[in-house]
Amino acid sequence: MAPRLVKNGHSFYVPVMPKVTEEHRAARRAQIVAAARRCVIEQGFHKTTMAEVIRESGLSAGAVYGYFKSKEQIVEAIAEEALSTVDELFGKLLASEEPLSPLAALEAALNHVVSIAERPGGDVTRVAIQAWSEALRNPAIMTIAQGKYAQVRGRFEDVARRGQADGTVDPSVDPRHIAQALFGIVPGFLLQRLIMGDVAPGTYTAGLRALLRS
Amino acid sequence: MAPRLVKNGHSFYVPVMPKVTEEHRAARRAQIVAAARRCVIEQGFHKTTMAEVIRESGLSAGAVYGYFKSKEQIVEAIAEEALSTVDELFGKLLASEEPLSPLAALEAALNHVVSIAERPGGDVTRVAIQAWSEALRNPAIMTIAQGKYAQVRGRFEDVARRGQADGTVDPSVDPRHIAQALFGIVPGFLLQRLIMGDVAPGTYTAGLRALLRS
DNA sequence: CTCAATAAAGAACGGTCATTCGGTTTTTCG
DNA sequence: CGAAAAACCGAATGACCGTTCTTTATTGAG
Repeated sequence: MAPRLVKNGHSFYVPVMPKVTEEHRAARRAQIVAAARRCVIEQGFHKTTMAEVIRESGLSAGAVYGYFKSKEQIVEAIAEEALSTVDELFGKLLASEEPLSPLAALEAALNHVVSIAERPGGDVTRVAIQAWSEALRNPAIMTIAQGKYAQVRGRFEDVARRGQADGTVDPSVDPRHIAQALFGIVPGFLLQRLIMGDVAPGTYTAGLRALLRS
Repeated sequence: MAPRLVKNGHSFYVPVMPKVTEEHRAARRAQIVAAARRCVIEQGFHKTTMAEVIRESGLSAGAVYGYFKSKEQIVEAIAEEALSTVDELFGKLLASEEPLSPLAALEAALNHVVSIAERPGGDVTRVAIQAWSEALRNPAIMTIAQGKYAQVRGRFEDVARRGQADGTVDPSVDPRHIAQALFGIVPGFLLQRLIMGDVAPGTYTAGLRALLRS
């Protein structure tokens, strides 16, 4: 519902804004996204039909299409949401504990994955996996994924640099490569959690630590 | 085309086998799978239409449906193929080099990922990511994924046990957890390779090794 | 070579689904 | 309160797509 140009009493064309409050529109939008998220978690992006999203949202087709131009836009909104959740952690994490070892940051990240997976509103990590898949053929989602994950890797890079300054991490290795390795552990954990269902942050990092001695 | 029971000249019902050789049928099947794989790599499971697979295979609708009962069966065949490729490596790897450290096995696995990604016939790792996504809502693919990945993890577990026997790996840690951690590094590498496009096995494992000192 | 049965072909069908659009309700503002 | 515009509704639409089915070609046996 883009503002349209209409003639006012002074014979000027002015933009006409929505009649409802911006909060109302935001709430409706969130309502649609939440409904769509539930559908996507159960059925995936492609098997989810607009009819289901519409029913689940409690709105009508016309209303939903007043907020999103197409199904693809809803999918993008959900994908972005899912791809953003990993980074949430770092705001709190990096601010608080001053001496933060890379492995401690990683364990915090894995714990964060579990906590967002168990959040009410549905396991968003399921959406993340679908977003990876979708990114391969949807340039918009690919761009979102690249941006979000570059950001997370930047966070890990900071942690690596800090470790090198502390002397706890080999300073001769490019911190970007350390960040790649650190970040890359998260998808493997997340995937095994959903497919195999037998991993836990504590034992996972323990297994990792045992390796470092080889 | 299952063999049917027909009455022969001796009044017995016997199975009637296809008129063409079994090799011919296998070749045709492979032809269809290869065509479908190309389509799926470009467009994904869901955006790939049977019309495209049919055109790409050079066959007709009737012919294709003589080899696969449905699109879903083709998808399953491709997913299984993609989920199997990671394990290919271990047959050669575990047989040859006797002293095999876990990190060496991992680096070999990452190199293997790159080599299968560059194989002619298309980057199968793209299909693997889609298979993960699909497994979340398709029980058949979920079962395949669980089986294949349990197998790969079993291989890594053997390697971990060997390392513990050698004294190069902490023997107090459950080798299953070490296997989880080792295996879990592969998806993260594969994902970053496709999404970020800036990882390489050598520097990746170097980044990992730098961590182990913290 | 002839016959019978399989294999392949491809046009047609039926169902599904995203989206639209004309009508109705609700909201805001003078 | 009354008018005008936005917000909402939901049945209708038209494109797309997996699958089938009838017809034709090919194969191998006798």
